[in-house]
Amino acid sequence: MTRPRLFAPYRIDFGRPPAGRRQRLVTGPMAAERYNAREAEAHWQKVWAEKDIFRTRNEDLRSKYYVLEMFPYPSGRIHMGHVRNYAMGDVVARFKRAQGFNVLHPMGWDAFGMPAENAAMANKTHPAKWTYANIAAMRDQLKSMGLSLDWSREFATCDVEYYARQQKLFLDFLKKDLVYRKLSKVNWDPVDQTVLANEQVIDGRGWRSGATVEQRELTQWFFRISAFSEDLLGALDTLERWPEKVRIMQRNWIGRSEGLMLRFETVAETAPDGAADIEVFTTRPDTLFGASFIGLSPDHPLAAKVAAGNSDLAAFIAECRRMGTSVAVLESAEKKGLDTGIRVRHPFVEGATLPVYVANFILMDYGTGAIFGCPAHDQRDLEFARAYGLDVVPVVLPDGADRASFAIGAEAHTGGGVMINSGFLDGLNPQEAFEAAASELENRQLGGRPQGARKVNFRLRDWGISRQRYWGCPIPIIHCEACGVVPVPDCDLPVKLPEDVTFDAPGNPLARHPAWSKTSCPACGGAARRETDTMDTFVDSSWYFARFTAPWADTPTERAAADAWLPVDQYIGGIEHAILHLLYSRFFTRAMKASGHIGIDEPFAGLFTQGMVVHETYRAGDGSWASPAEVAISGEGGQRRAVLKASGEEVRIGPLEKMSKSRRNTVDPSDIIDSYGADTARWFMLSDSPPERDVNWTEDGVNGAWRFVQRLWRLVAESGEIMAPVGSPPPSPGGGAAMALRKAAHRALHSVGQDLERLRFNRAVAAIYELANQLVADAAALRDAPGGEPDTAAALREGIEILIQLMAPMMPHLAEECWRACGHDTLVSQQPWPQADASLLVEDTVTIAVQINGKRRDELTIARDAAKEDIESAALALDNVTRAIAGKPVRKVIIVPQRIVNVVV
RNA sequence: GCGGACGUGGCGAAACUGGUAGACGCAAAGGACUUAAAAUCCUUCGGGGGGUAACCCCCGUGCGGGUUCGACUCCCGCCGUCCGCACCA
Repeated sequence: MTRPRLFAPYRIDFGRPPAGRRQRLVTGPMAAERYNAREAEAHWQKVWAEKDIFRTRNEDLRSKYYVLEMFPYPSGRIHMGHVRNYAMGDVVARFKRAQGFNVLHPMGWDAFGMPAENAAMANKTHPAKWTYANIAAMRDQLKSMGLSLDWSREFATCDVEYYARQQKLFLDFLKKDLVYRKLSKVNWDPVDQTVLANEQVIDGRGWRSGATVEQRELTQWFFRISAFSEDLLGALDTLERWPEKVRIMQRNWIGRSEGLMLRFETVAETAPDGAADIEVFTTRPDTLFGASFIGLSPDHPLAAKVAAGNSDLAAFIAECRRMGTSVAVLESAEKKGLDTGIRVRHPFVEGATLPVYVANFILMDYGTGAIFGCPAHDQRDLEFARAYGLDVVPVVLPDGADRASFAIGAEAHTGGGVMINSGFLDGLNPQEAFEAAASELENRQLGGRPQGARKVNFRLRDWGISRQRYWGCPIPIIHCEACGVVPVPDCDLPVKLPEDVTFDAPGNPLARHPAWSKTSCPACGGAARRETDTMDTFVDSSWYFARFTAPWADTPTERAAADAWLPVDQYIGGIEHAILHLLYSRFFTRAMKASGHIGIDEPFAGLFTQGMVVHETYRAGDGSWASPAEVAISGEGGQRRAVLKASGEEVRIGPLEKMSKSRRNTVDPSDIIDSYGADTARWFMLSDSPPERDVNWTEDGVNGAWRFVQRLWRLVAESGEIMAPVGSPPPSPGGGAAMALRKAAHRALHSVGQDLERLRFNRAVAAIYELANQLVADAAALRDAPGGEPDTAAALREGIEILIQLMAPMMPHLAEECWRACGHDTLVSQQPWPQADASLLVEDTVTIAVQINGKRRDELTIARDAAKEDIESAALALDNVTRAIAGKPVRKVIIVPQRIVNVVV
């Protein structure tokens, strides 16, 4: 196909930016026309697609680089957060490709989940139809961004080909005992009518519906993530290219604590039959002498047993259950309890017994659901003890405190010190006392077993994955009256979702389907029933990164491909997935290794969490929100005002907030790309703000990016006649403008390379601006030079080509257009990254500051390798220096070569 | 409450391991070009003071101390903003 060449530029029709800008550029001798982003972008996207240059081959023998951005949920439209995320990933992909790596950069869809069912209820469209239509729309949008993706590997998690393999993984995990079923109290979302994981309950509300969560007992499927607690925690230290913040969050989430399992013997006549002892978990066995009660969770079996014959206790337990989840209000909830009448013997104090309470602040699913309370050294126990008049005996005397007068007031002492009131532990510090008490209890027998045992406990709980929904991956299990729970045999996979379902009632459409669940037992052949629960959608996203390495395989992974590509070298996404998605993926990697699907330990070697896209908000007098498109901003003298375009009513300009539908402060990426082009949007998303921080979307900012796009194009277009022809060698070392230009280009090359390597896009942007400014000035000077300067003309070509290559990862379409305009018939997307010439990076002379007593007084330009004595004498000879010294004796001169001179007087 | 991050011009930000604070961009002001506007180009742009001028001086990275020849950077103590976790025994 023919393309307009440099001096046969495009006809301009560039809708927005504002109509008045639709003009020919008439300054400058060359009169280049504006860059038409819309046309150029469509053209280059077509060229890339036709030449299929972003397809990745597993057979390629070059070093691999796997860059992945968190795949989107197909809501129907991309948002600015996607633009930022995918722009970053694409820069990395293009940069690494130019560096010679075999880059894997795939895209897919996190396509199961509630919104599709909600849409089905609202619009009577089938979830599959809705989802695939959304995917088609979003795919088009992503393609308009010019991302260098290998679309041949695309899949959606709702594709049968994908979830069939997920079912296989489920069955394999089951064989490895990494999946199990148990009756458990679950968080029930009454609006979505489904079970939620603990992590999906935020402040007592469903993370998606926002409804107040209730407690129910159901038999649920669980992934045994706790089997890897220790490893998931320990391996965090190996993830050096993860943000410290994320590692800390995961560490806290896993919550390892070392302590002691300890059994207290009950006083027989006070305890129900069979309750010979009560086991607690404690991390403070050193404080045992300060124990004044035992606390049981309201859900503790012993509590239930006692409650059977104690209506007060039964009522109290019921009350606790009601409080249970519904209340994040629990924050300030008072400590409450009820004495069961049971008493236990103190293990160390002969004859002493402690009361056993049921208390509302004790969790059943941590430790044993029972504790011993030491009020003096635990704030919760102290509050409880104060409420019920229990003893508060200090057993740790803080350093520096007076033994005689020390007493516990409103605050428990949780720090260190020395043991007191503690029998054989007296005089030890708490660590020593921990050891001594633990050893003692390990050696003591109670009921034929050691009374104590050291135990490491984790906060991390197993991952409940059962969801009572239709639009998810069916759990491949069959329930048989005779044989019980029977896995679907591999050869019967996949268990496909039925298509004929209804959404006109709440609850699970699968469960009420008339025929789907009816089947025969694979073991006995008798009538049986399919599991109607589907998997949590977090399961889908826990292994997609592995599937991309061989999405065509009829097994979950192709082992060789997975091992060759993984781990992902650079994973990029939002901080909101710091715990759930990333922890689940780490679990899946281990489980897939255990079941032979993968050979690695950690899925993501490098993680980057990008900031949000924020925008100011506009609110009218009646409290309604206005969208950026609806308001006009005027800015007289720094006082910005916003009025509604339609009515002229003034609206209040509110603070920056994450773009959201509720505040209506969103900007549609498609609008931006249609009017400014993808390159402008990408460039703006990468400029200014550091990528891990929030970026403020502003009209001015986009306009600035758009102006720069035009400026670059103008530079290239207008330099066509004055720069040296294609293939001209750069001038050999010398002096003058040509060398200065070469140095500037190579310096930029060097620093942009470093910045991209470290994902510091905003710095790379600044360096590119700087080089462009330099080139524009040099091009202008060259144009004015009579007869031209051959060296400068050659240096200009080198500089411009470097500039084009530096911008190519961020503004790929413009870069192609410029590359072509420079006379190349290759694609810049396929050019190797240029090498900076080290000899051009060092200057012969350096300018260093000269300080007197640490205040800068002058600067000194001197040979780079000047001797200290020469620097000193040159510095002391400076006018400003002699004046500032004013005859005072010089006490000391500090010289750091190439950095600074400091004269101390 | 616990844990973490961050406070630099009007704004987004730079500043490599302690070495010229404010690169680069946005906004703003002035000027050139234009019948005019847009676009483009040039200049100024942390605060205060002095000088006809080239320039010079003082203050300045949330606040108060400290270490150092020298601190945005390190240490101690505050204040503020944001984000996690939240009865985990």
